[in-house]
Amino acid sequence: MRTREAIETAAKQLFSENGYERTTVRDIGTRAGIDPSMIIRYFGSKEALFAHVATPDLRLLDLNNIDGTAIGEAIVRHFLAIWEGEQSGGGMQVLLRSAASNPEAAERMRGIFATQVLPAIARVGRPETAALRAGLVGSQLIGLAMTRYVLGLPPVVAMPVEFIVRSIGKTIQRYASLDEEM
Amino acid sequence: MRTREAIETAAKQLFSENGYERTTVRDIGTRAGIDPSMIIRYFGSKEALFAHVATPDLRLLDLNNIDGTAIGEAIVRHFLAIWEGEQSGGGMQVLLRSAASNPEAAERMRGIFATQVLPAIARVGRPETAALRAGLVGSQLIGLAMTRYVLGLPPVVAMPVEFIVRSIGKTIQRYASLDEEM
DNA sequence: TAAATTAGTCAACACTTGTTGGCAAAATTG
DNA sequence: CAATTTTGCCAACAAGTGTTGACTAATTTA
Repeated sequence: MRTREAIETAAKQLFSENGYERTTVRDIGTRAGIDPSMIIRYFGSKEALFAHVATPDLRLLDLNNIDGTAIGEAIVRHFLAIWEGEQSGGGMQVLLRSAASNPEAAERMRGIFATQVLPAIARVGRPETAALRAGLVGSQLIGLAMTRYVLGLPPVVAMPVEFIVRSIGKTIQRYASLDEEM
Repeated sequence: MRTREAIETAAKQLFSENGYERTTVRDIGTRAGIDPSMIIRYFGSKEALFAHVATPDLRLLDLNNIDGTAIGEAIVRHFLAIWEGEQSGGGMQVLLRSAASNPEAAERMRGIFATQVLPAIARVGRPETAALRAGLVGSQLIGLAMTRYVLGLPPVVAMPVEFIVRSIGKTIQRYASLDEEM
């Protein structure tokens, strides 16, 4: 039961750093300190291992008791905490790194959006506009993650957390409560 | 001289759809209607072909005569036109699709940001804050491109151009002239 | 302790990858 | 027309891919 976890953490690390295609089963085996064949025996296939490891939980329901007027900064702060937290965002980086060139990862990404982001946004404002507002929120959050954690644009990497919370939080706030200007 | 162009367009298409790693030299050859070996003879290597094809031009200098109070919507409209225009954004999609899992593509992406986005933003506002403001602008624009053209989040794909121009344009406008609230 | 199950390694498989060299056909040049 | 260069295809290469089966060592169970 110790090797199973070793494989999981090695896979998470390598998928996060290099994406699905550039990560080889042999690399994972080497980092986990076991034979590559064990990976297949434990998880069935490389794809199954990826699916098992790329299941992030944004825990947006933690924001249930925040009132609508301060939801913007709260979302951004929460989002940054997840990404900077334990094991590279609990699978978020694994997913985003691969989603651009791996159709299954992209599908999973759309699933995360539909089941985790959209419902959280639907809690505030008019339900009919929830998809649009969630789409805008998603575009800004994914852009933040891409530039800061995946592409590593120098100015975005260098930004202090509190600066991001303020500047981008204001944007999210406006997107989430866009009804007033529609 | 006809095959060279056939290879270029086939490569652009396939790199745009599948990214660098999932696109094979044999696939390109098949779509271009020639033998895979010709690709190496014309461009030297798969990497060199990618580099040759992934050189987008955002043409942000076209926005020189827009005054600072309407730069936000202008940038978004321009950005969308490039992406939706001929051959999938003139290399932008090729680059973004691969940049998440290919280090060289990511480096190229940072180059585009440094040489094309940053100078355009530096034209308005205080020069010392240009990097920060450009970083924010970049995060929103890349997020828009990712969600609409790469990941294909349904609500973002469905948004009419004019809606995007208005809602995201306002954000870009604020980011570009952020000096006033710092 | 004996039997049965689990954990692990090793070598090899079938396949795909980018790339190369040789050779025929076509086009260009003199 | 003859000579030469260009254009193209074919077959094969060396290396790397995910995956499998056989076989040993360790561990758990009875």
